[in-house]
Amino acid sequence: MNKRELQKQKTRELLLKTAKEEFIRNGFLNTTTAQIAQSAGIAHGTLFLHFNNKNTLIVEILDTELDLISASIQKLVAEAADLEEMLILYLNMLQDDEDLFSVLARELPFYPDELRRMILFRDSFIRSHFHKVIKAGIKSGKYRSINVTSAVSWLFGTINYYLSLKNIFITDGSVIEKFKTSIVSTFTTLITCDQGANNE
Amino acid sequence: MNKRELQKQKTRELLLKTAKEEFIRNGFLNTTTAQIAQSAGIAHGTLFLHFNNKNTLIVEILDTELDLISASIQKLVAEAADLEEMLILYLNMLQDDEDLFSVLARELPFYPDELRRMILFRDSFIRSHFHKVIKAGIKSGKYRSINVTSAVSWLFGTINYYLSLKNIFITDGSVIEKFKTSIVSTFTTLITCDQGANNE
Amino acid sequence: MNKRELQKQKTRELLLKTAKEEFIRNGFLNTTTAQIAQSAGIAHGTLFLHFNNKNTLIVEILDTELDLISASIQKLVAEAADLEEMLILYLNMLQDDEDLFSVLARELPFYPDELRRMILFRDSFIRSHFHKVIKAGIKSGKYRSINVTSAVSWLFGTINYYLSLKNIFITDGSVIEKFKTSIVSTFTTLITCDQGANNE
Amino acid sequence: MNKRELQKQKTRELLLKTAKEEFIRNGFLNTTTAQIAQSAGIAHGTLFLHFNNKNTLIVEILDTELDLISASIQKLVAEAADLEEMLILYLNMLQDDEDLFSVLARELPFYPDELRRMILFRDSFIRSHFHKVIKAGIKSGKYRSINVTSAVSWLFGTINYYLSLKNIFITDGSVIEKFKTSIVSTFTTLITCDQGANNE
DNA sequence: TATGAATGAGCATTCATTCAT
DNA sequence: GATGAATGAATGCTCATTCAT
Repeated sequence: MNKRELQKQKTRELLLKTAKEEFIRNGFLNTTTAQIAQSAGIAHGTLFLHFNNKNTLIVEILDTELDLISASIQKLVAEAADLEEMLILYLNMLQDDEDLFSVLARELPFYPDELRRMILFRDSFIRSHFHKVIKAGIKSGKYRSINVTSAVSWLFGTINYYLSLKNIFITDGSVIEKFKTSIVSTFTTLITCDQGANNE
Repeated sequence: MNKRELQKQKTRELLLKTAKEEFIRNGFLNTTTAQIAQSAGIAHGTLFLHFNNKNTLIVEILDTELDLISASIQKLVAEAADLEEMLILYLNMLQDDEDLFSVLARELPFYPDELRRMILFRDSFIRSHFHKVIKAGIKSGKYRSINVTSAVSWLFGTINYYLSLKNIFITDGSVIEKFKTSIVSTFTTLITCDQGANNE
Repeated sequence: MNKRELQKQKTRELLLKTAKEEFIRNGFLNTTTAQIAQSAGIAHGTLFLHFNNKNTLIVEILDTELDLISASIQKLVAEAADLEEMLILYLNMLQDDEDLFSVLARELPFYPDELRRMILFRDSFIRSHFHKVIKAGIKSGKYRSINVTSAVSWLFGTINYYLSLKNIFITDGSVIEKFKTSIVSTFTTLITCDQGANNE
Repeated sequence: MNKRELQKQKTRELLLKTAKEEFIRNGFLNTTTAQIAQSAGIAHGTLFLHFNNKNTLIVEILDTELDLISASIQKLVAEAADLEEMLILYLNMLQDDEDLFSVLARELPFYPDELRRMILFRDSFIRSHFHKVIKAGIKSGKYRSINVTSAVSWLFGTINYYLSLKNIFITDGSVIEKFKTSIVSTFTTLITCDQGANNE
């Protein structure tokens, strides 16, 4: 790679990094190409030299970002002992990058097909782990015999719901923080056998 | 009603019908008032004679739907119908206008603050019906003693989740149709006391 | 005059009265024909039956209004003993109808020629009285020998200035009230011979 | 400055020049941004590349004028020139752009709050120069001990009065020209101690 | 390769006036 | 004579994309 190509590569990476920051702050739909270019300190036109259009940009940015998320999730799955702990760890991870996850939850339906598929694929990975743990719990008599797929959909649907409407539920701070306890306790309550039944 | 009032009523209804079609086709955010007027074959300015602004247009469309749903559910509540019946009715009504509700679920986070508040306010009426019935069921020992607000949030969060990602879950037909049975059975299972516990 | 003509006359007068009220409240430029019609409780279109256009309306309204003002001024002139008292009375009169005079001061340059001439004619009437009194005062050695026309222009220019920028100087209450003392004392000071000179 | 910066500068100046012409011809309120762009032969959107909004356009035009005036007056103040000289200079400069200042005087009460504030803020700089000189003159016994703020308000109120009613006072030529002598002599007379008083 | 000035279609809303009823 | 529904031109501003430098 000669000097010129090297420079081009550098500019490209700068753009990706800056765009990601802006994307997390305001969402991609509400970020203008001019804004990204300015934040990166490069000319507006240069952006279109590296990416054909705004859409291409978002696909490439999130591609990288999603890899990082995948890694976090994998680590989480490896560390967690039981369902409750796993759920707490998962919620903590979401909370750590809540702004990003909130944007994703909100904007997902508007992303280009390819990108949406990628995001949902990552989602399904962590989902499957919850699925496994619950299934095992049912077998061992710890959990009530419910439809596991539905239960998991419920969990993720609800989390997604809170994330996407974050601005409505809170004005400042973290939605996950606010509802974490409620989510965890409600989900475990719903999934766990009644006390009376267990005592016998 | 004389000829003129009739004509006005007709224009108004034509506008509502056309607007709903356009909203379903392109979403509320990507539909322009000029587009609606043109599709309806009336002057652009005339639209604002019938509706103060673009926002009230969608609020009125939604009001019609939600009033119907609310009334039907209220009737069931009065007849002491059970939760399952209510939930099925609600899902059926959502399914009847699934395309519209899907657009709303997707776009809600991007609506102007005031519009979002109005839509959520209307939504909360229906929510309150479910809240009441579950609360009564807990009191009578029929349902497990869970946090009612959380449970309802879960129900609506999940439905919202399916609606907003409709395009991903299915390519053709109705998401509600597809997941209705699962939603109903899971929710009732989760909320109902375990058989073993009751028998003791 | 038959019944129909009577009715027409009545509607016409109602329109004039209502328009005047709206005019005082918001200025004519910021009053819409629809607003006037609604306030009067008649149909929007009816307004154009009585007045060819918005401009005609304002001319006719102010014509009547200005007659009332003229009468007030004439009374004031007859009652006042000396310059200071006359000025105070004049300012009091302005204060009593400050909203109207404020609108006139602001909008005058935008009125149709004919109307502007009428308003300025009334203005010149009260002006001439101040002129006379000052001139007499100079002759009698009470006032400094200044250019009377200029002095009067100064007085009216300043008052006009305060009235037209009323919204800037105060947010609530009366500008005239606020600056009355200052206007009177400054004007009399400026016009009256220095103490030193008099004492000698 | 390279070719591009030169071109940008040229476009900017063309816009300012064109806008000023249009503002003088039709007033600021009745000039549209599209009109200015078309007159200048550039794209409508380009206007907003150079000026954030319509308001800043007039503020910048005015800034150029007022800076010139303020600088000239400041120079006179530094040279210990007297009030009369300053006033004449000021009036001459107003006369040079009388058409623009006339529009401003007339329309000011109808400008949006923020714009009005900005214009008045700039105006107050020039006012403060006069204030200072008069205050100094009073201290040195040259001027009568009057309320300085009121006196300055009087001066500017009167000038504003002539400017805003320019069309009424004259049909052709300059109002300032016509009343300059009168304004200057009256103001100095009013402000200066009586001869008799000083001589004693 | 990089720049950034220029483009121009797009949008919600207002309001004096008209005209069929 | 009165009505009021309908008209449609007009307006400030945004932003992805292009292209001359």
